[in-house]
This record gives sequence, C-alpha cells and structure tokens, in this order.
Amino acid sequence: MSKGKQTRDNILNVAFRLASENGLESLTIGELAKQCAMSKSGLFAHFNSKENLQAAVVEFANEIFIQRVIVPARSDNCSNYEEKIKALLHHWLNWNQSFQGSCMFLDAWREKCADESAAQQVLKQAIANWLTYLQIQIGKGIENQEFRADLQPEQATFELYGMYLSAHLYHSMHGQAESTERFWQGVARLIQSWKVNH
Amino acid sequence: MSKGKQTRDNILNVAFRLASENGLESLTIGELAKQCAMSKSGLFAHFNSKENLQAAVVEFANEIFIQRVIVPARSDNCSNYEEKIKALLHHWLNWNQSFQGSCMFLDAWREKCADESAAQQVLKQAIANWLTYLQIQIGKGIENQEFRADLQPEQATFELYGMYLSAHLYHSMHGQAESTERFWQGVARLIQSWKVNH
DNA sequence: CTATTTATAGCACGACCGTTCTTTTAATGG
DNA sequence: CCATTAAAAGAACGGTCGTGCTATAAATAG
Repeated sequence: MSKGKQTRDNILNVAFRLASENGLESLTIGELAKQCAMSKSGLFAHFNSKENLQAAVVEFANEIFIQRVIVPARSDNCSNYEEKIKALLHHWLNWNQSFQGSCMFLDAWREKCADESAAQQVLKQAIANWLTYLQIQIGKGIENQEFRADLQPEQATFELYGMYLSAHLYHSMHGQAESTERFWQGVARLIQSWKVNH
Repeated sequence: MSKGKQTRDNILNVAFRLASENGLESLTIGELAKQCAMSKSGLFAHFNSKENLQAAVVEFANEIFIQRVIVPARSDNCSNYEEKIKALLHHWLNWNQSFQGSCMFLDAWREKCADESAAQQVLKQAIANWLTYLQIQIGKGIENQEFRADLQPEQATFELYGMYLSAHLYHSMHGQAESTERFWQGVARLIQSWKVNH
C-alpha cells in the first residue's frame, strides 16, 4: 500500500473513532488533523472537501459494520435462519454498544429537506442495504418454513429495527444491562410471533 | 406579559422551529438572531449563554409536546386505556410528522460520555417523563383488566417506543404513507399481544 | 543516484462562532 | 411627565471553521 493510501486509511480510522464519540456532524478537520498529528492542509489534500471526508468516513464505517456484524454471523454456522438472525442481532448489538458516544448510523434521518449531503446519502444507502439484508434472511426463514407463510418480511424488519433503536436509546438512559435484557426479551417475543399462527 | 418575556417567547418559538429543521446542535445565535430580526447581543442577553439557550429551547419544546400530545389525548374522552394509548400514539405520530427535519427529542442519546450539556439533561428528563407517562397508562390498563396481568409495563413501553423510533426512521427513508402504515400495523399486533395469553 | 511525482506543511483568507462591554433606545412605575 | 429600570443595538474580541495557494519534504520510478 502506497504512503498516500496508508495515511488516508489512518485518517479514516481516527475519524471513525471521533465521529463515533461526538457524531459525524461535529467532526472537524482541525481536530481530526490534531488527532492524526498532521497539518490541516495535509489532511485536507486527501479529500479536497469536508463533504468528501464525511462521505468517506461513512463508507469506512459501513465496511467496519460489515466486518463486525455480517461476516462474523457467517462464521457462526447457524443451522437455521432463526439462529442466523439471532446471530446477526447479537453482533449488531455488540456493534452498537462498542461506541461510548453515539453510532453515526443513527444520524441518517437528519435530513435538511431537499439538500442532502453526500454523507447522508451514503448513510441512508448503507442502512437500506442492511435492512434489506435482514429482510432477506427473514424471507429465507419463511421459505424454509421456520416462520409463518403469511409473515411480511418488510413489516418484520420494521419491528426488529424498532427493537434495536429502542435498545440504543435505553442504553444511554438506563445502562447496558437493562437495554440488553429488554432487547432480547422483545426479540424473543417478536420471533415467537413469527412462528405461531393466531 | 412584559416586553422581555414576550420577546423571549418569540425567540423560543423561532428557535424551536429552527432546531426542528436542522437539529438542536446546529442552532446558532447569529442565525437565530437573524430569523428574529434582532441583534446577536440583544438576543444573547436573554439567556447569557448558549447552553442556557439550548436548555430553554428544550424546555419550550417539551411544553409544546405536552400541549400537542398529552392534552389532546385527554379531550378524546377515551372509554378505556387501550383507546387512550392509541390516542396518545396518534398525537405522538402527528407531532413527529410535523417536522420537516428531525425531532430534537431524538438527539437525547447524543451524549459525549461524562460531560453532558444542560440541554441534554433536560432532554433526557423530558423523554423519561414521557415514557413513564406511557408506562403508567399501560399499568392502568392492566389494573383495568384490559391487558394481561403478567404484562410488564416497562417492557411494553420499551417495545412501543421502538415502534415509534422505527416509524421515524422509515418516514425519512420510505415516506410518510409507508411509515404510518407499518407503525399502526405493528402497534395493533403489539397491543393484541398484551391481551392474549400465550 | 537522480528526476519526477506525490504527500505534507505553512500560511493566509474570509466567514462565522460565542461572548463581553459600552451606548442607546424603549418600556415602566410613581 | 419624568425618573428609573429594562431591553436592544453596536462594535469588537479571540477562536475556530473550511478552504485555497505556495513551498518543502518525502516517496517512488528509471
């Protein structure tokens, strides 16, 4: 790897950490440069604009996400899709709780009406991809006859994501223990309802 | 109402609007003063620090929230607690969808580790109050034997809030129609599960 | 080892940030 | 109506923001 790419990679690592602490919005070039022991202009030259930097950070975060959530779930060798989904949720929750601050993926909806920044577009796409991935797993679970035939994968994904978001909020309000407990209790009930016919 | 309080009230109205569009974090005194047709220093004198301003905006937003969600639900004259909860959710969703940008109440978890700003503390308290209020309604529904005796109000509130958060996200990703549809479908299923014994 | 490209630093810019101080204007109570 | 108080404006501050431009240092290729 050439020097340039190497430095750029380091910058993104540090930027990812900072953005995870204080949010993507409050990531500044000056502070980032300081943390990287670089000059502002030297760092700036790698991205040519703050918007590009932000977008790059989001792309980088998405790669980390895939590496920490989707890939590990593959290695878990789940015997069915319920196990697969639970494994995904497990790694997802770990990912979430790995931030001392806030996960930047939750800033996706911070849209200023029409003029979306490049970073926000990348962010939304990443989330959309992830939700679609989840949805496909649920769909496969239906095909595999683990879940009811009339279960709607989109709706199920919607509710699963809600459980995750709520866990995120409760994490900062009531701590990790209660957040995790409520999440898994809710998920268990939810998945149960995917199986039973009413 | 004296001139001072009057102006302050106007400032908070405008600030609430701005913060609802672009987030509480990106609310600046200069821009706010411009929108209020005031000088920066004139506006500043009302709060003496940005932190106080932000906290005041959050308190103001909380009052609006109560006025738009809790109070209207009282006028709905619900015959039971299920209806009451649904009325609350209805107004809650309306509140949420009244923002073209983001609802500032969702920035509560944006904590920078130990050093929480005054605004964030007020924000968290407001959310905690609201969730407790919801939880109490559910508890009364249990007392009233509308819901299962072994239903956990805290857990039920957790899951209800997740539904709301997911609706908020889907609103910006898939539009209002789908978001609303999924929300009510999820809520219907959730409340149904509060009644039936498994 | 040298020539050339690439990466980084240094410096300056205009703009805006929150905040303070002083002065002027407006509202208020007697 | 006048004296007093409260409210708003004006100007300036040190700081930081993102972003150019220019020079230097380092990596790379021949």
